[in-house]
Amino acid sequence: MDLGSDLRAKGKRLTVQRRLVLEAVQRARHHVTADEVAKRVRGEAGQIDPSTVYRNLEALEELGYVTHTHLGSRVTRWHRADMHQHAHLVCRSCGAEDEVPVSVFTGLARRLRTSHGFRADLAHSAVEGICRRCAVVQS
Amino acid sequence: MDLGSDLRAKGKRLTVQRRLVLEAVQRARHHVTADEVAKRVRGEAGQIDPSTVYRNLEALEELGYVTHTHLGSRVTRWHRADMHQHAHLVCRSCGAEDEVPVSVFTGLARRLRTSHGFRADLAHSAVEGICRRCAVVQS
DNA sequence: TTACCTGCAAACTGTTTGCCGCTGT
DNA sequence: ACAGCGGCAAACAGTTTGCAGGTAA
Repeated sequence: MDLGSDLRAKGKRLTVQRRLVLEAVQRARHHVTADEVAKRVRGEAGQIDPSTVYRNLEALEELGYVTHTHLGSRVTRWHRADMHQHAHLVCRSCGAEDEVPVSVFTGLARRLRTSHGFRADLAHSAVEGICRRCAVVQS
Repeated sequence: MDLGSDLRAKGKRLTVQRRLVLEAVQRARHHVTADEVAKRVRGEAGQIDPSTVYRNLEALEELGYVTHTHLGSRVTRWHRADMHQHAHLVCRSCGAEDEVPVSVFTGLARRLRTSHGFRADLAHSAVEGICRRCAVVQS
């Protein structure tokens, strides 16, 4: 199944903007904000409205092409869904982001599931803390 | 040391609003938003401006009386700092919040520290997922 | 042809900032 | 007296919404 068919199967359409938004997310090495997606699309095509970006990210998420994450506090970050799952470490001090394989979290996930019946999605939200470099500086 | 002295020691002052904001957070059983703090203060005193609430929460955090957390995506939630530490589980489906003792996370914290040099503050951000009740309904 | 989609402008939420008169110390 | 503080209004970022004309199928 390609993007066009997947969209049509849900009564949606394949537009230029939609394709460009998906490509922008797929080409990004890491997580991108809606605003960054807009900039990337504008870099190679004409203009694109922020609202169009948001609407398309939502549509593509519904189809399972992209997912979003909340790193830090404010902004939503998007990334392709067909990557190996990973969790995020965000440094409260310098803002640095690091990725760790979800395998590091499987023990915790299992524990939360058995003791609380909670299916944790540990790739979704970041773990805040102090990164190695900042810890050295501070102490 | 009481609030007044702590404040003065930092060149700050003890005002009615500041005391009311702190009391509102302290009396709250769980985490409250800045807006909820404002409502609580208004309930027992006259008006208070949102900006005053934000500025006071920040001041009180600096003094170590309160801390904040990011549950879910958007809003900042505040709570008293002198509680037992706990982490948060937030259900993506129904929004329910649950608290778990940080002890559940110590294994993970140790692992992140030794393998990545990362000092995780697992009480700071919530773990998203699906709670027991919603998991049953969905499947 | 007819939904769906886009761009535009306006609204919205949560939060921050500048200013000026007021108040704790 | 005077630095810090409060209220007010305005600005802010990120995101959502309503609408009218455009376009995929």
